[in-house]
Amino acid sequence: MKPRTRRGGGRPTIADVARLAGVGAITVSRALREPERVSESLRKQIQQAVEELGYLPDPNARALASARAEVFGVLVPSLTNNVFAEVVRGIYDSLSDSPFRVQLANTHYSGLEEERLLQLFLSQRPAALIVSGIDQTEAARRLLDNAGCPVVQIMEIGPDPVDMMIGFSHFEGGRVATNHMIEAGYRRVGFLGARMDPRSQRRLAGYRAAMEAAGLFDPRLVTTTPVLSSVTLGRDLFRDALAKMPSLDGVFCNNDDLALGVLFECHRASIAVPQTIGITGFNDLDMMQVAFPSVTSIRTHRYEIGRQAVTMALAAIGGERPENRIKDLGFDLKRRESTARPADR
Amino acid sequence: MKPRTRRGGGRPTIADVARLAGVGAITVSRALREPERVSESLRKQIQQAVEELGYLPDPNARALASARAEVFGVLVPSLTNNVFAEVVRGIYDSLSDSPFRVQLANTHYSGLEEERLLQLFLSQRPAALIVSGIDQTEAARRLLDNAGCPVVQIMEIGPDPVDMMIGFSHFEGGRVATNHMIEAGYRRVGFLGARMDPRSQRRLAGYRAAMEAAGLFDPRLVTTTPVLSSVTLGRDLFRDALAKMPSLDGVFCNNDDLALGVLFECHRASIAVPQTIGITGFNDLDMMQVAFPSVTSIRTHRYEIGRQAVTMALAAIGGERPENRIKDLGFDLKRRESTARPADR
DNA sequence: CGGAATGATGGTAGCGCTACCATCATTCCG
DNA sequence: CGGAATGATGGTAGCGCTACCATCATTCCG
Repeated sequence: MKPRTRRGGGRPTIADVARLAGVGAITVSRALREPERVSESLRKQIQQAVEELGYLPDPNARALASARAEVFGVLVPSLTNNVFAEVVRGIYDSLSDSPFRVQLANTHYSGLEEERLLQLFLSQRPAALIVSGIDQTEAARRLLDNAGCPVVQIMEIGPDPVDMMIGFSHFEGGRVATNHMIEAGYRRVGFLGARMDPRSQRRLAGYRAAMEAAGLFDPRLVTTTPVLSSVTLGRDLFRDALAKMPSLDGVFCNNDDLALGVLFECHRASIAVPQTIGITGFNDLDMMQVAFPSVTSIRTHRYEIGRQAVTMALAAIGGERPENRIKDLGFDLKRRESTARPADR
Repeated sequence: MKPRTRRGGGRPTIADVARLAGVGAITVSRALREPERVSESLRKQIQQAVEELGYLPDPNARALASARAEVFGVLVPSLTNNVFAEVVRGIYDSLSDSPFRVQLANTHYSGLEEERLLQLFLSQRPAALIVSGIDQTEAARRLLDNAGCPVVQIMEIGPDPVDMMIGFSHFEGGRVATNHMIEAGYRRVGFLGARMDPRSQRRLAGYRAAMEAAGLFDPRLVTTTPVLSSVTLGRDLFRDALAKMPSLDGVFCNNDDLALGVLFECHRASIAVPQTIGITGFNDLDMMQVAFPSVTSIRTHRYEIGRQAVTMALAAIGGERPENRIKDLGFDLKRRESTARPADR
């Protein structure tokens, strides 16, 4: 931690490069940002000077002068959640070779926090914003509408996008998962849900639609909690559900953590899976296919959502508006042992 | 996406606030950064003007003028890894009420990538840097030595810190875990390791030290791969290890993902845990205590490492040098069913 | 009670870039 | 072949802040 002489601290600036290359500062600036607009000979001289001095542009000065920071603002509701970790990884991977940096923040599933962070992000004038979900508060929505940059809403799709959207239907996911269990022969299929954010609510709605269509819905089959999801919680919710309704013969879990908790509890209590209880999860984490028995789940394309959100934003920054502003990446039902009920019954 | 009129785009600036409050711009600047140096009456006027205009300081202009960005640069080797996700969460949580932003990047376990990102970060003049591990390349080490800001190396401890350090000894973790298995009565204890980054190597070294001390070491007990860790991989490594050495009676897994893969494979192959095979993991993810049987693991304090790294950096920014620059947060051995071998044997 | 110390406030210049406009050379084409 | 279009380069000003220094009022104390 050596003290810096007043301001700057001796790092080379664009003026140093210009001097060494024998050109104007603005030409250096151009050579770095729009090389095709500078003659090849000057470009080479400049490149050499840059390397000789180890020059790196100051992103802060750049942002101030151009009224636009080379930053992607990314808002996610959680950082521990595996699902968002993968979305974020997709975003980082897609941006690592670009000049853009990522500004990530955690809303902790709070709309107010989202507003505050949005304000903060906008004070930097980001190049693009990526936000999670479609249930922004009115104030947040207004901020996004006037963001002055491309905005991508991720993880879900719905009507009326701020700008662009990429995700899938959680309602359909819940419906398909539940239908699968009904078709597999389960009748008293419970729903286990933690946290119950808007996406969880939609999965529950899908579950309910499927159960009602089959004439099987019973509100006592639904067990939810606002508590954050965990494997431990899956065990606890399952115990509650069984206590409430001993005739339960299957559970559709809001996510794989819960499903895993149920699976472990079944082992511990010697409940046969899939014979006595069927289990379906959501998200299809890596471990679901290795579990014993392997666990049926809805595979979602998290990493791909992150990647494509960046691609869409990058295109929009480049001035290309996609013909379709809403992209449905869908999901896949992975049928596994945990719902393979013997045909006889 | 409305086009912005040239520069600025109409957002209120510090000059607008100053005008409205009837003070000089510099006084506004001070009222925001060092309120105690401004009289109460002016402070109130300024506060009111700020609110009326919805003024937010431009972080880029701030960084440029003060030659110091309010940014914490954070380098982690992985974003999917649960362990780093929690460290990162600790960092974000500790910083969310401060003026500091987080600049996070993923080195993908590459030293060269770390150098490149460090260069990039330093061009922003961050307020502090948090880097993972103690095995920086020479060039990276040089960059850190001259960073001109507090530097915290996290996750590990060792001699010769760049500046500050917080973590624990992976060697000791490996040794303690292995000793526990030996004491529990296991003799042919295998080591399963994925990725084998420096921290994994040290856990392996700890394992080896314990086995050698007990006269039990055999190189054929060690099964490692450079492949990224996953539950699936745990299963595969375990199968390999068993094929190589059918007399195996326990495994110490480099991390909990692998341990879980082993557990599931034991279920599938009807291998009794802990009777026939004992299992110990590393990190103690939430699910280890819920698993059936519950899995012995080394609990590490990831979230706390993230939090305290920030606390240390913040103190250093404030000019307080800790008397102890190296902080060992230790770890806890969690004994569970997976290594509770019946006493008789 | 008068000079020195202290505290509050403000003006000026500058941080390192890029937007905007100007200039000059070269190419184009009727 | 001459004026217009095009392309390459550069100068100037300004982005929105804060470091540095100056000024003035107030307090302190022998």
